[in-house]
Amino acid sequence: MMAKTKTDMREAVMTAARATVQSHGYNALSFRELAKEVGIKSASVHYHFPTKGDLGAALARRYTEEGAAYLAEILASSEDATWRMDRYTEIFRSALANDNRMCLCGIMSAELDDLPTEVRTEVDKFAAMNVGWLAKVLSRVRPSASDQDLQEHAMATFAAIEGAQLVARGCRDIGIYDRTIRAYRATGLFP
Amino acid sequence: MMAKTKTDMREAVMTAARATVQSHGYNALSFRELAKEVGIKSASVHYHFPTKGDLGAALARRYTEEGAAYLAEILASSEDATWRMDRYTEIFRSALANDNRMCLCGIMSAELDDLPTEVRTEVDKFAAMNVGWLAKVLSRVRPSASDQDLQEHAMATFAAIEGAQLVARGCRDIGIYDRTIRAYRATGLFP
DNA sequence: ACCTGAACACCGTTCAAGT
DNA sequence: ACCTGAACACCGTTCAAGT
Repeated sequence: MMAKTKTDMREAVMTAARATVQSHGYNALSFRELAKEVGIKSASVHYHFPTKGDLGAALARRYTEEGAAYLAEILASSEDATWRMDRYTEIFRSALANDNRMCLCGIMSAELDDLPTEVRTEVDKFAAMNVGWLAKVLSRVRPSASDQDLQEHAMATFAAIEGAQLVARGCRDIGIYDRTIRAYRATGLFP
Repeated sequence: MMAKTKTDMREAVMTAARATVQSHGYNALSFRELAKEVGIKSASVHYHFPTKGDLGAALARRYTEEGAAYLAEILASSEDATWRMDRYTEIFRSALANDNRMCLCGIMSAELDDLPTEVRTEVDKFAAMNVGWLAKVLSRVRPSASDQDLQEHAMATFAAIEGAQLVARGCRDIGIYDRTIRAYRATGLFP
């Protein structure tokens, strides 16, 4: 039997689309441009993703899935909270290092009012997934804290890191991200 | 002599455009839509603002000017750092309270790669203006800190607050903003 | 000085038609 | 099952023309 050499167009479209969104946002996604990149016509892209909202939601869903898998690995690798937070902040750093890109869901949050509801739902799930993970990490450091307090602290940590990425990106200066994360830690916002 | 009753179209366009950007971002700005709102044709909008970049830059420039004026008032009104930070965080809160809007320059940062250079320049100036102000406020609380440290601390504070706004907006829940700001203060990130 | 209509190359989406 | 061309109503921009 032959190996499956045939390019999976659906996958090719998603890969190209994800890069565009992380660099330019959801609004900048163009079916015609995408079609050109993968070598089909724009009407054919609609065969795989009936609307732009379907494509956006699929992107966000996969982004959350992949993120959750990686975060689970981090949890399994070490119990040290500082090490875990090092890995976590590195994720957002590497997006900036990679051509000044942003967290897919962070950039989509900014475009919120333009997003179809399917996409919004997935963006919400990404934030919830991250906050849940952070609360787990923080609970090791603050074993006596209430669930409510941990949730708030985790939300604040997530927001602070997203903000550091947003501002550093705006200034096109990854050093700003590094210094901001250091300042967060110096004040004790997270381990 | 008659009062100047004639509507200043340039001003009308800017007012409508600013509301659109804070709600939907720079990409969502449409000259045709804007023209409809103020009662002229889209070609006439181009008379006042030759390109969309000119309009975006004019919006950001004025936003920074108005912000700087308000922040100067806060500085003049009281020397209390906590009171000053209360007023500062309130600014970002009121954007959310006003129809889930965002900081004009925060939302533009997310769209950075789509922005013409004139607009980017103005977005940078807004961030620098805010960080400068915050450094001044923080210097009262940390009189022995170096300029370098104050600048980093101010940048971290700015990024954290922008992030709180971004995430709360993404979740369409102003309570998240309030709780996040409270958590920042609980850890001592700012007064 | 300010506004307009018409044209240009773009966009997402639909649909009947091809293989 | 997957792709296409043609059409639709949108977009920013340009420009010659009006007052």
